[in-house]
Order: sequence, then structure tokens, then C-alpha cells
Amino acid sequence: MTPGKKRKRDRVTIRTVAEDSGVSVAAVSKVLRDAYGVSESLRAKVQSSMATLGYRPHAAARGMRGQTYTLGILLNDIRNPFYPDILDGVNTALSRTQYQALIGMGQAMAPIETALVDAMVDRQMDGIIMIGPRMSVAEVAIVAARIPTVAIGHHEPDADAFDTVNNNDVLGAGLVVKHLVAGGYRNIAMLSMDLPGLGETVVISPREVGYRAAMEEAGLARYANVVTAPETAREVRATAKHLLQSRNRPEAVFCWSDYFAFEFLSVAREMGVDIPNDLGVVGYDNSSYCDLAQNALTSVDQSGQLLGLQAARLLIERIAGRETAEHFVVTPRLVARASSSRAVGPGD
Amino acid sequence: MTPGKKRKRDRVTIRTVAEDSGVSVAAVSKVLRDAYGVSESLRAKVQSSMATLGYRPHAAARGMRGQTYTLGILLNDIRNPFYPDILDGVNTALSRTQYQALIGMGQAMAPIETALVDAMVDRQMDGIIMIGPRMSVAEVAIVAARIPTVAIGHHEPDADAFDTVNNNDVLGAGLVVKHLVAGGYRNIAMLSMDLPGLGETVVISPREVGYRAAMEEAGLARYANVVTAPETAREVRATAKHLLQSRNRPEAVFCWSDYFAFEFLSVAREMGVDIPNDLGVVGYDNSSYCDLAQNALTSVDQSGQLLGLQAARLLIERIAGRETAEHFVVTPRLVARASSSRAVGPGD
DNA sequence: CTGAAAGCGCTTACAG
DNA sequence: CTGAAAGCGCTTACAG
Repeated sequence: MTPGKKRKRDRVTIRTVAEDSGVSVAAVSKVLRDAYGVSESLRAKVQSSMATLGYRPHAAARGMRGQTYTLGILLNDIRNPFYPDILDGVNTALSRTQYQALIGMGQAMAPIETALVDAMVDRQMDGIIMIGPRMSVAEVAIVAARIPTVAIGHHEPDADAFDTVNNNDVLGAGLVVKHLVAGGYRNIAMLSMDLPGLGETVVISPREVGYRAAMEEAGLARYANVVTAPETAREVRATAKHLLQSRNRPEAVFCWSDYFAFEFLSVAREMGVDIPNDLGVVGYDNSSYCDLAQNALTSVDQSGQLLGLQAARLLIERIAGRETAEHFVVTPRLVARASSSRAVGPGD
Repeated sequence: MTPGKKRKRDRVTIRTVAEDSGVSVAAVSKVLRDAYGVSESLRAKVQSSMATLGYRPHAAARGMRGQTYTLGILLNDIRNPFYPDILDGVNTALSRTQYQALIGMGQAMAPIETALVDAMVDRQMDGIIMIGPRMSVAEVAIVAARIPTVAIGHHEPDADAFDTVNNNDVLGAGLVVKHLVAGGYRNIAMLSMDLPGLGETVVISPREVGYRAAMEEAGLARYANVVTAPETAREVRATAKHLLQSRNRPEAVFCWSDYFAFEFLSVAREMGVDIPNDLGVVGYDNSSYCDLAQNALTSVDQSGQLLGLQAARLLIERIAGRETAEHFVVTPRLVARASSSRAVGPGD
């Protein structure tokens, strides 16, 4: 019907909607953006047209002048079983909005954060959430100058160029030490993470600070011992083995993350070490695999969902115009399991 | 210097480059796209200008008429430890190209594939790689009509609307059965995955087909037994427990994936079942956690990296104009570990 | 509250 | 091989 009239007009654009509802293109745009200055009746007409025509806004065109409604999630280490919780939180926060989260992932073993940030800026993303970024505070600040930014797990309560969302690591580490001490462990070592190549740019990990402080408070300062390994299975295993073979073998080990702890458990098992009687092990993140009977790993819950939720909320606020930095901190919670529960009392 | 001249011209665009190198905007565009019809000297001039000016193409603007050089990766289940391998392969294939992969993730427990596809189409992505999509073949075909599509793990060798990349599941399942039979196991059950809500739209899993065929070939057809569970820890555990408590308890269980197998190992351990002597367990995917001593899980290697690499390659070909479907199949490989190695011989 | 017009930074035919 | 012009589908001031 009506041939020749609309040959190439098979795509529904803002103009199609405008014609269909008998209003201007500008009016449709306003309805689309929930902007001020449209009457209820006009809005209703336009929305009805959009629905019947099946109109979908063209993100690239919007991005030319306005927003793309796309948020970039920077993820270095997709293998960390803790991150999915964070992502769930982000998605939950975004579910009722026009925003879509899109994850950019670094190569395994090769953080290519700046390249990823560039790619996201090039694509006119409205903002970025960096999960556990490896870059220094100064570098994050540079990114934040280009695009609204929220950093998760990048402890920098004084940053004013970007927002942060963190778990209270000092507190979390303290919970671990107190838990182990209560269980009768005294010689408690920490297997921490080493960030090769970052050198002095990195702030001292609050998790290590909390560990040392708690050891001191428990009168165990003489046992305080932090060994580090880069975040690869091979390196973690080598360091674990070395620690377990050392003359002054610890009675318990506080591992940087569950990922570290699982490797640690594996090495200990291969060496015939009895967990938890010969050695107590605690992780960090309380990721889903902690519950498996073969791990039964005591860990610290960071509330990944909440971290992600708050990060998304803060980012949207920033995009909406907030200029002052906000720093959200979650209180951690220790979840005790068999890996740190020595059979001291009666019964098992 | 030169005030008032370029007030708002702080952004480097294709026009800035054109002026700087003394050529037309169209010429710069051609260099940018590696298009035909530019002399070497012009190309060199333009490229040098782009470098010194630090020019970065504006993806939204490109997307208005041409490509966005963005590929969408559809990922339902970011918790599956097998998927990171695939993503690494994709990134490797893309590393020397202009394309950037961006991952869209479904909510845990709620595959929202079509919404995610819409979001990617809205954002003018050049193509989509679906990893383990839950949707039916017909639905994937509908997506493929809108945007170049490659499906990983969606067995459909006859699809002509889209490409597929798969591991040979029939072969893989056969390897598992043969391995277990060689180890002296006879009553071998399969704990497979249940896709609730998909009903008849789903093709029968080649993995189940391969299992049954191999059981028959080994003269063990009477033991063939497939039980299924949805892909949640709770459901898998309940089904595992039920299977282990059944009167006719199997001697070995072939699990749908490593994820299933880890839960299965956990349940077995809680019930005091001796792995591998009372019960052999095999997974699928050969994900990194199989190597941990506490799992020591025999599994089938699907070569995730290769799957991802091929998927990216095929997608780029499709975007470049290929119309006929291609279906790439990887040959699986069994990796034996302690979970299926009964102490039958001398030693150990 | 509503709309006409300019323009975002590219690519695409089309001339030359 | 090279370039001038139109146009992709929106948003943004600016009038009315």
C-alpha cells in the first residue's frame, strides 16, 4: 500500500514517532529523556506511539550530543569468584533505569586498564566503574577527569576526583586475627598479594595494616609475618609451599583472598598437612566456593552485591552532576567454617 | 596564543586531522577505515597527523553511518569457571584489530538474553557472540537476522542463519564413559543439566546422546541413567544427594560440567563417600579448579581459548560480508585426575 | 508548553 | 587518487 511513499523508511526513528503522534521531533526527544517541559497529554500521546511503533532509541545518535546510557565496568580478573557478586549488585541497581552495564575485560595476566578505559571513552560511555583496578590513585584521577568514575576496592578515602566503594579492610583483617586467636592459634602469618610493577605508587594495603594492628593488640606482634605472591596460581603455590616448609611454620595463615586460600589449601593437602588441626586457614571474600565441603573455608564476607549496588548508585549520581566525592564503606562479617575450627573442645 | 580563534575546538576530530595534514575530511575517513583509494603518501601524512594530534575516532559518530567496531559478548553465567578461557580467546583474536569486545551479563538465576540482545542492537554493535545461550535455535535465528551472530555451545550444525563454535560433545561424553569403564566402573550415571522453561524447544543434548551411545557400545546399556538438575547449587546438591542415597547407587557419575561436579564432590564428601574408591566422578570443561588437590577432578578439556578465538574470527568474517554459515568443531580431550582413578593396581 | 533549525563527528555515494 | 556535500538520528539552545 502507498507505494513509493516510504521506501527507505522501514526504520522507526524519532521522526517516525513525531509524525505518528503529530508532534515535533524535539517534543519526542524530551519525552525520551524524561526532560522538563512537556504536558501530560503530549507525553501520553508520544509514549503510546512509541509503544505501537516499537520505537527503540538509536544509542549512537544519542551519544553524538547527549548520553549513551551505557556504563563501562572495568574488570581485570574475571576469574576471581568474588566479582560476580559485585556485578549482580550493579545489574540490580540498573535494572529499573535506562542504563546498561557493559563489561570490558583485561587479558589474563595482563592488565590493560588504560587501553580499556580509552576504548570506553571512545565509545562515549557515560561513566566507568573500576573493579579492583591495578592503577595508581594518580592514574585513576586522570581517568576521572575524562569520565565520571567510581572505584571499587581501591582504598582512597581522600580522593576527591572520584568516588570509592570499599569494604573496611582494616576491620575485616582484625576479625580474622581475633577469630584465629580465639580458636587457639597464635603463630598467624599472612599470605598477601603482590602487585608486580606497581612499586611505590600503591598505597599500603589496609588489609595488611589491619592484620598487623590486630596481631599487636593480641600481644602476638612477634609472630606477625607477611609474605606476598603475585596473583597467579603458580606463584601462590610456590609461596605457600615455601611458607609451609619454613622452619618457623605458622599455625594459621590469613590469605589475601579466597582465590589465594584455595590454592593454599591445595598445597597443604598435597603436603599432608592436617587442616585445621595442624594449620588454620582463612580467606577473604566469602565467595560461593567457600561452602563446598572440600574447601569449607572460613572467610570474610565483603557483601559484593552491596558494593556493586552502591557503586552503580554513586556513578549515576555523578553522571547527574554531583561534583563532590563520596566514599562508601561496607562493614565486613566473618563466616566461620571448618578450615579454622580446631577440635579443641569435646566432640568433634 | 591565537586567542579567540579556536574556542571550542579543543576536541580533536577528523576535521582537525584533515586541516593539520592538508587533506579532505573524506580522505582522513578512508585512512581511518583502511579503505581503498588513498595514495601511500596521503596515508602517511594523515597517519602522522593522527599520531601527533592524539586523534581518537568518535565511536558514536562512526556508528551513525558505519561500524562501531564493538562486539557484544552475551554471557548468562559469569560464575562458570570455564567461560574466562573463552573470553581470553576472544580477546586474543581481537587484540590486533580495531574491534573491542564488551560483555553483557545476565542476572544470576535470570537469563535475560533478549533484553541484552536488544541493548546491544540499540548500541549499534557490529556483531554478537553468544556464549552458551539458553534461547532456542529459532530465537537465535531471529537475533541473527538483526545482527551478525555466532553461538558458542549451541549445537546446531544445520543452522544457516548464524555460525556456531562447539566442542564435539558426543565424542567428549564417549571419552568419559570409556575412561570410567577402563577404570573398572560399570554402573555409570550421568548428572545432566536441566533447562527449566525451555521445554521442547531445546535440542537433545549431544552430551547425553554421546553418553548413552558409549554405554551401549560398552555393553552397559542397562546401567544408563540420566538425572537432571537446574544449574543452581541448591538443586544440584539435592539431586546429587538423592542419587547417592538411591538403592541402586552408581559406581561413577559423569557430571554435566565442572560446576556440577564440584557440588557433587561436596555432597559426596559430606556423606562420607570415598572418592574415587566408592565412587568415581568426572566433570566437563577442565576448568582451572580441577587442578586443586581438594578437587583433583577428572574432566574433559574443551579448549575454551580455541572456542573463543574461532568465534571471534568467524564473527569478523560475517561482519565483513560472508553470508554462508560456518560451523567449527573442536575435538575434546580427557584429562584424568584422582577423582576417577581407583587404586586397583599395586602401589598407592 | 511546543517546535524549527543547527549541529554532534563521522561515512557514503558521487563528481572531478 | 581526491574532495565537496548530504545525511545518519538524535539533543540542544533558542524562539514563540
